[in-house]
This record gives sequence, C-alpha cells and structure tokens, in this order.
Amino acid sequence: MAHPATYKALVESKSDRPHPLPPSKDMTQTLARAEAICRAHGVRLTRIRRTVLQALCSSPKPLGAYELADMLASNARRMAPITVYRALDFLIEQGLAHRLASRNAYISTVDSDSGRDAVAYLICESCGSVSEGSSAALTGALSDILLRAGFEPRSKVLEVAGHCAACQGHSQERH
Amino acid sequence: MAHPATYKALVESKSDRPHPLPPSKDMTQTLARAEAICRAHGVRLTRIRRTVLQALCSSPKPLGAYELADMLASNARRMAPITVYRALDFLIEQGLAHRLASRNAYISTVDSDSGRDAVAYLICESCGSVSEGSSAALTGALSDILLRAGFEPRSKVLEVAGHCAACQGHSQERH
DNA sequence: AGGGAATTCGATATGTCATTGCGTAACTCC
DNA sequence: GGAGTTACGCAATGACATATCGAATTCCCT
Ligand SMILES: [Zn+2]
Ligand SMILES: [Zn+2]
Ligand SMILES: [Zn+2]
Ligand SMILES: [Zn+2]
Repeated sequence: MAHPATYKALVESKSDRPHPLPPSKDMTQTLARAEAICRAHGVRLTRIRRTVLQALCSSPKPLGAYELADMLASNARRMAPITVYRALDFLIEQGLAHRLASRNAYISTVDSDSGRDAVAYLICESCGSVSEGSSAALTGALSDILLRAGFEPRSKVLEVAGHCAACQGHSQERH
Repeated sequence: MAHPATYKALVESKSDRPHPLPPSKDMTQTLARAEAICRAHGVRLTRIRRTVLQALCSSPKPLGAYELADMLASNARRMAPITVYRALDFLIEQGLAHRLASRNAYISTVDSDSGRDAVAYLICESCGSVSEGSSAALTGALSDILLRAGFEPRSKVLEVAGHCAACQGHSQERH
C-alpha cells in the first residue's frame, strides 16, 4: 500500500482522515464534554475513539460495529472490526456509549443525564430512534426484586422495542 | 424403523434418535404441559421441537443454538442450525421458551408462572443459573415510563447479570 | 382411499457480530 | 534513553443467525 511514513501519520494525519459528518454546533459541545470526562478519568480520547464517538453522536439511530467501520472508512480502506470494537469498549467503559444488547448496536450516552437510576432504553422499530426512560419507581422496584432474590447485580439490560410517540398509527406491522 | 430410508424414518424412528437426557419425572410432567398447551393452540409439538424443549428444560443453564445442535446430534450427524432456530422460534411463539438477548441463549419457560407481569431474568455469571423476578411494582413502573413517553411497547428485555444468592462471596471476579 | 394445500424439515450457502493472538508503535515516567 | 503501559494493525477464526429452494409429511376435504 502507499504507506504513510509513520504510525503516527496513520493515526494522526489530518489528510485521509475519516469524516463521517459535518462539524455541528452541538457536536463540539458534546465532544468537549467527552474530552473533559476522559481527562478527568486520566484516559485518552484518541482520534479513533473520538471519531467513533462522533459517528454515534451524529447518528439518529443505533449503529452496529461493522456499520461504524464502513462509515469511518477512508479511501476504500475500512477500519478493521477489532479497531471499532476496541474503541466501543473504551467508550462504554468511560460511560460515553451504551450497547443495546437486543440489537447488537451502540449509541452515544454523552448527553444522557440519568444519574444512578436504572435506565430503560425505548427503541422505535419504525424510525430507529432510541430514547431513555427512568424513574425512582423503576429503580426501586428492580432493586427490590434483586434484594428479595439475594442477587448481586453487575449489569442491567432494560430495553423495550416498539413504536415511539411520533410513529404511532403505523399501518403495517412488519416486525 | 420399517422404512429406514424415508423421511419418516429420519424424523420419527425410535432408533438413532437424539436423547440428550434421561427421562426425569418432572420432565414428563413438564412435557405433558407443553403438549397440552400446543394442543390448545392448535399447533404441533413435533419430535424436533419436543427434543429441543426437553434439552432446554433439563439444562441448568441457558443454551445457545449451536450448543443445542451439538447436544442433539446423533451419530456424528449434527442438527443444522436452521433446524434448531426454527424449533426455538416455534417454542418462543408458544411461550414455551425465552431468548436471553444479552446472552444469545435460550431457556425453557414451561414452568414459569408469571402472568402478564414484566419479568426480569437474573443471570448468574458464576453458576450460569437463571431465575425470574417480577412484581406489580416493576410492571407498574415500567408501564408508567412507557405511558409518559407515549411509547407503544411490543417486546421487553429485562435482564440482570450478576451473582445469585448461592454464589455470593465468590473469590475471583472474571467479568 | 385420493388429491391438493399447508406445514415441516433438509441441505447448502451466506450474512452478521465479536474475539483471539501476536507484533509494532506511541506515550509516560523516571 | 530505557522500561513499562497503552493503543493500534492485521489475519484468522469463532459464534450467532438467516436466505433459498426443494422434498417429505401431514391435514383436510372430497
Ligand atoms: Zn419512531
Ligand atoms: Zn406496533
Ligand atoms: Zn450462581
Ligand atoms: Zn460480583
């Protein structure tokens, strides 16, 4: 291949860089917040990680890992799956992204505000949008169940698939 | 047995049939209930479907589709994945089995008693066991959230991974 | 019994999602 | 400037799921 001179050139070069989206105004805000979080955690938001996060943020729907790899391809050179997965793992660990287990897809959670509450993800099967729902009641009810069962939770998956408010009155169900 | 080369021989013959488990006492009860449900629904619990259900019932932990295919193999002839998936689809439609989305694995729900309540599946990462938890509070809290969001639910995924009561005080975390 | 429709299953191929192993490059810190 | 840690490239593989197409079987109605 026409190899970039150095590894650094590969990773940091400003030419040939994947740019899946135009720089939006909210996006810079969001990315700044992500940067701050990473600094606070003492970890690095590298170019690849930032690019993946940016793609997630700018997408109206959850994205699969291979979908991300395709989107972030530059010059017929697709990002290797493992690279995407590593970036996703990083983002999830830092609380910047979330994996929808029922979809094998990922969304940004930089702009989420839920604190320690259990969060239910509402996934619209019409428009693909995902919204979050939480309440003290939900959190309480769930921890009640766990307590009664003597179950020590590590991770929770709460996902509801259906139709969002905007997509009601759908005519044809094809689930 | 009489017609070794026929389809029927393949499907119904008593020799060469996969027998992943010894016939247990509770099992016959459970299978009888499954039979009754299928009759009531006007559908057929064929040998393949019954065999898959039986494997799920007799397993102390959730099983993957390929795991099932291996278990139900007879004479070095493994069940094709599509066959297992069709059986699983059937069982799930009839409410006899459940898919754990976070695990890509399946469990029997013949012996579940939860009525219309939302059910949370508690998956132990130490011993692999799965228990169900539900409460009116959980159901109410969830439908409250959905109502407020104007979201029309179709399917719900509630799965918690962690450690069951019996596996507390685990020494070695490997999550 | 006989014939046709609907269901169920077999066989092969392919598509989609995720990880492993190993080597190299870069950053950090002293 | 050397050691230790982290991040990335690359190829292969494993794990999970579906697409087609056709044949065998069962059901149901004459
Ligand atoms: Zn919608
Ligand atoms: Zn609907
Ligand atoms: Zn356990
Ligand atoms: Zn633990």
